Amino acid sequence: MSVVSSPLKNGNGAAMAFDSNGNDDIKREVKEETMSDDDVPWGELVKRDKKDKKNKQKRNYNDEDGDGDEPVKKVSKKSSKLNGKRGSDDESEDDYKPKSKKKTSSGKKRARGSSSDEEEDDDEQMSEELSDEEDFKPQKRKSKSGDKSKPSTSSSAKKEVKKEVTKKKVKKEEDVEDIWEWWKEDKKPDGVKWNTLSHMGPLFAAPYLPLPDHVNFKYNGEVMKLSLAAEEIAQFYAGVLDHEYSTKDAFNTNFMKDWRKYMSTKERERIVDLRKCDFRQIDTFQKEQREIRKAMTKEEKLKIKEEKEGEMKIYGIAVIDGHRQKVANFRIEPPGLFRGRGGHPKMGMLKKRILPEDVIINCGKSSEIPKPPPGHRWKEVRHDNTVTWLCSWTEGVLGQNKYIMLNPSSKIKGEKDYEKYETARRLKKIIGGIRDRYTEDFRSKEMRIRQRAVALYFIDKLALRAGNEKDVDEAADTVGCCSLRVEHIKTFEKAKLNEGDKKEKEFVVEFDFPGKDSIRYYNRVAVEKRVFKNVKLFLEGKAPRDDLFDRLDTASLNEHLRSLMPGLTVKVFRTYNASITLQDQLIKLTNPKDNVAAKILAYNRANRQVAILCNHQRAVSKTFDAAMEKLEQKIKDKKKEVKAAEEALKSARGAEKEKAQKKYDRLKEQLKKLKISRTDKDENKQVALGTSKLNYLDPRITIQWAKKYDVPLEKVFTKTHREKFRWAIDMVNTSDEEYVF
DNA sequence: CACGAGACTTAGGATTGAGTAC
DNA sequence: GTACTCAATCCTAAGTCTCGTG
Repeated sequence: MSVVSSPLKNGNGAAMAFDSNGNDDIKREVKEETMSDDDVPWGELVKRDKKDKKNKQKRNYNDEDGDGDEPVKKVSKKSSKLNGKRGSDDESEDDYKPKSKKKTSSGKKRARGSSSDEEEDDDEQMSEELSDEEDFKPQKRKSKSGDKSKPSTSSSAKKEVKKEVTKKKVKKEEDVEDIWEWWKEDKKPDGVKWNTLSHMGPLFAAPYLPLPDHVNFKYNGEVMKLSLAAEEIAQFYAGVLDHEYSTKDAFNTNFMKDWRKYMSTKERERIVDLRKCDFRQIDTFQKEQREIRKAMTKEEKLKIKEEKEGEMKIYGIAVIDGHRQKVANFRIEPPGLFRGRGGHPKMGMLKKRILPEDVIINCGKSSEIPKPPPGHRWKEVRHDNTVTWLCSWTEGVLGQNKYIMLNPSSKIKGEKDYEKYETARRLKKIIGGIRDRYTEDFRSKEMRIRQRAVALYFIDKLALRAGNEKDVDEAADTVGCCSLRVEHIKTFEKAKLNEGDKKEKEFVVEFDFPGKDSIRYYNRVAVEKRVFKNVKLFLEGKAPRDDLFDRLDTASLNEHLRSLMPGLTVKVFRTYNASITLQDQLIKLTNPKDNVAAKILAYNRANRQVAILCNHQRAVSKTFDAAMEKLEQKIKDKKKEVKAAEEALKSARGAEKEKAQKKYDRLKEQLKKLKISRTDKDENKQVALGTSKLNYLDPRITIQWAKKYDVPLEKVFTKTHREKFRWAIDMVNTSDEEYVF
């Protein structure tokens, strides 16, 4: 864990002394060149003025408003009767022509201390925990506070047995998180995230291991021994040689610029052209190392595994309010090259090694402060119980904060997750009203309200993300709903939604934009006439790079939503629509008479609908075609078998006949299954089911489904899922009622 | 009251490792 | 046993949304 020897100090080490001297030429190059793949239409990096987002065009909509498909003044009557909620309808009369956005920002009241008052409970708990903390280390608080009225639903059965037998056995359990059935407890008042917190701090990246002497870097064909700092960074680049990154100008330019900062003066003089750098020996060496690792004996592998477990025991657990909880990312991110996605302007920049001096520790006031590695100290130690993180540092490339937080199985995450789904369920209750409302608002005389309504329609119907503004130099050009631009939208009075469609639909809007992670969102949808007219109106007279919703941003949209329901934000719609889709599809697709395999298929189908809705994509795997080929072959073979069986059946007589029939049916069934799995595989080619399962689908729907149809939960939930959703498993399984989202 | 910092959730790709085929 | 394959897990980037502040 010692970090001392790292050449990549980010502090004031000598290596740092050189800054960006003389690299201006390089910088300029980046700007001028198009640095991303040309095959991606939106990949072009036309520099946009950072500001142009902020002052959205203030246009005068006097004229435009008139040409909606009906006079707008009529609308005003309607809108005012709509409901009282929406503040001053009258004053907005003259609002007709949009003025610069006026925001009623002050949604300030915050839900802060508004809620419960379960203090006594917490107090009690706290005092208990305080004592816990003195020695943080192993101790048997296992069944603390007698909160287990029933045997825990622990994952390991052996555990339960042991528990009864003897307390000594607890030893084994000390390394693991304990089962905290927080959902049976009262909630803490808002704002306070914990009362006591202790942990062992982060685990730092292994120190740099220099290359052996026979592995050489070459410049311009000649061997060149690099300084330690330069060598380490050279290794990072060697690691990316097989990757597409190494072909991108932005990556290479950024890399070169940063690398040169860490070179010795001599190196910097000499190494000026990346194309003359030869990392191949390093690359080979790294690959060899990987092979060696793979080829290790069982014993060696076991040893490594045990070492890892050892680290996990120390750094992987935090004690929070007296409960042992898993930590998520206790390993500090090792140094490397920044792998920004899409056309990220900073890709290839150096991510420096993080030292204890960069790290802020957050822990309980009375808990033992984790020890920094010898010879080091923390940047800061604080005791902030309004946040959930244990450690934080500032990442160097984008200057953002990074955190070490608890595992999703922890109370602190689980409770939040539970709340998320409860909020989505509250939305379910009022979604009808909200839809009525935004449908009315399509006719509002106020441009910003119309835009808001149409945006909300898209968000609701298509599960789009909110689309916050982004800083052009700090991130790839991607958009969400509110930041859609004219160039991302096409309208068709009539069009086919898909290539193969027979019929054309009316009022089709086509979306084609890079979303989160630069994943393409492409979709054609038939929309309501009034939406269509509005979209055309919003597009009118604008340049391709202008905002579609020039009177709208996420803040005002969320503010509006909050007025409709506490806790309602844009992303709740995604959660709601994902979960309700799963529930509906499961009802539609599950056949109780099916066997387990078929039910699982139905589940995956339902899951897939959600993934498609949310546009969760994955890259087609390299082996996909080969795997498909194999499957096709299998199908062919099976078809032959079926045919043979069919022949046999024809010629069979008497008892033989029955047998032949059976065989034929069986083969036929197998063929059907193979075909299904082919369809399944094909449909899943580019669809990622995992993201929705982990983040959007109320786990109780799945658990209820498994319970109802006798599907073992582990067929649809991995161990990680079951840990994360322990609350949901318990809730559904201990209830007599069927869970309905 | 806009704006940036901060905190937390969501995301796809890379890596690992368990299961299966050979 | 070894090789291969794919699902599970790890990693960390990239979103969302809130809050404090000048």
